[in-house]
Amino acid sequence: MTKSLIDTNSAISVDCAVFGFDSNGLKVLLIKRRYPVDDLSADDLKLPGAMILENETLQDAAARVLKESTGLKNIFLRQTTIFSDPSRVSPQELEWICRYHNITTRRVVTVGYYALVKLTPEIIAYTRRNGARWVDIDMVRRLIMDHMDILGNALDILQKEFTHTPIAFELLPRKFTLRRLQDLFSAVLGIHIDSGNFRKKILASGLVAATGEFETNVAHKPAQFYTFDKSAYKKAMKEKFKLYFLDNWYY
Amino acid sequence: MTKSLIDTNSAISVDCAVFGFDSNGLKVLLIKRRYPVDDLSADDLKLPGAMILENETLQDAAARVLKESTGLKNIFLRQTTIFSDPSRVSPQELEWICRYHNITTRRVVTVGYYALVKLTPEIIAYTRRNGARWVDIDMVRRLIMDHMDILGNALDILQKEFTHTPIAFELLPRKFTLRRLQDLFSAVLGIHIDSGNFRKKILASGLVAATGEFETNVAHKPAQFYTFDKSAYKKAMKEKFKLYFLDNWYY
DNA sequence: TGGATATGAGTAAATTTTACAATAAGACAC
DNA sequence: GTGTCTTATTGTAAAATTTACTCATATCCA
Repeated sequence: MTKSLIDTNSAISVDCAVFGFDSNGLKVLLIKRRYPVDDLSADDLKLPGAMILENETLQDAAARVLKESTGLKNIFLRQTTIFSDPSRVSPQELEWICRYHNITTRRVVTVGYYALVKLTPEIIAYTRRNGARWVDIDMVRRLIMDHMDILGNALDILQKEFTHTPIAFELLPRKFTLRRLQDLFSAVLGIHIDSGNFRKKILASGLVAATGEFETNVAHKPAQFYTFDKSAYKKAMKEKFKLYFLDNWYY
Repeated sequence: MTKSLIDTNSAISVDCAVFGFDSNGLKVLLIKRRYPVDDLSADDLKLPGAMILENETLQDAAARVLKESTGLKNIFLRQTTIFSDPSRVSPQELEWICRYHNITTRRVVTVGYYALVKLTPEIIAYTRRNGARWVDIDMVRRLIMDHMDILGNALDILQKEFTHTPIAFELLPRKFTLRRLQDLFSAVLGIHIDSGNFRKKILASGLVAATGEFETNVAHKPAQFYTFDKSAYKKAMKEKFKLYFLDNWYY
């Protein structure tokens, strides 16, 4: 029987890659490290995160982080991967963590989450007041500890999910143009998309409904606004089961 | 700043859903609970698992579990989901865990893994000596704690991955007939597959190579053996990027 | 030798994808 | 108002893929 090498003094944290989409592309929410010690600068950027509390699930903890950093409840939130490398937190960082949180722990294992937020002026104002920043996904240079890995992993998973489930709509306002949806896919997947064919595919899916409303004050033919038809999606989920083996082996 | 409600006395465990495939279909490896206490029967079935050690990553811990339960190294192993509900372990179960492992902990958070094993007579013999059993996936009735959830989640993820990545081959011997591969897809996805079309698709993918060897002693036209061409897969990965939006929204 | 059974090749129709062309509708400059 | 610019939206023909079958083949077994 294994003796006391078993680790019973781990703290578990959650770190959230919060994504938003605006006219400039895909953004991620970053905050600054607070309560610096020694060489660790207060300007270092990180993903929003928290330690889990004694009577909390990870999902709860992640939701709490989201509430604090964006002011929003009921955000789309999914677990990604656990980062458990014993050396992911340097002794110095561990000291900072223990001091900051007023705890004693030998190790911090973190669970990655990603969240999708509909960017609105209110959210942007809220996050700004909080000292958080929406950073263009291509512009993220350095994050503390292994947060760059956590973000990269979240992005990989986001891409994969984007093609399998209708999560794109979580990043758009309730009413959106098909061009906007196309740009979103294009930004997230990093590919060019033919708008005629995209439109056909999306409309054929029956998952979006025309509103009859149109853009105004645009220097071109105004596009119609559409909404995501959640009930149609649920219905389709039940009925269809499409086999798609090798199509996607090359991912 | 949050006070000491932060949980620094969690133990972290891994639980592995180990899948195998034989002529009767998809199997999962189950073991019996050892060192029972009170009402907790030694006959209760569970997934193989372990507590993580102080200097171990989760992946290491899962690999260790696999080594112990199957004797194999270098098994295909993937993280699934973390189960962190504070009440996932009843007080009684917690007592059992603490006593069994000789530790003190307030809570056990577990990380699910799934593993894919090529079933061979040696493996079967090894696991049998270990008191483990390969149970038909449809025949699993009850497992301890939330192991049923962990298994179900692993199975969901297995199905999804099966259609996106060539993990099927991890469950087959090096040389296999296309019929065997078809039966595997059929078993895992729970669908009927047309063999003519399946063959065409698989061969067109270029991911399997004919060996020139054939079955013997079968009461029908002998089928050829094929092998998985890993290099072709890697090559295809680099070159191709197939966009497949809505095909798979209905999953 | 004939029957049973699964392999493996093939095929035609239906469907989907792809790569474009063409038209439409507003804003804006003049 | 007229012409231009820009994107929306519709359409279409060729190419590729999927689907539902048919048929000849190779082995074992009675």
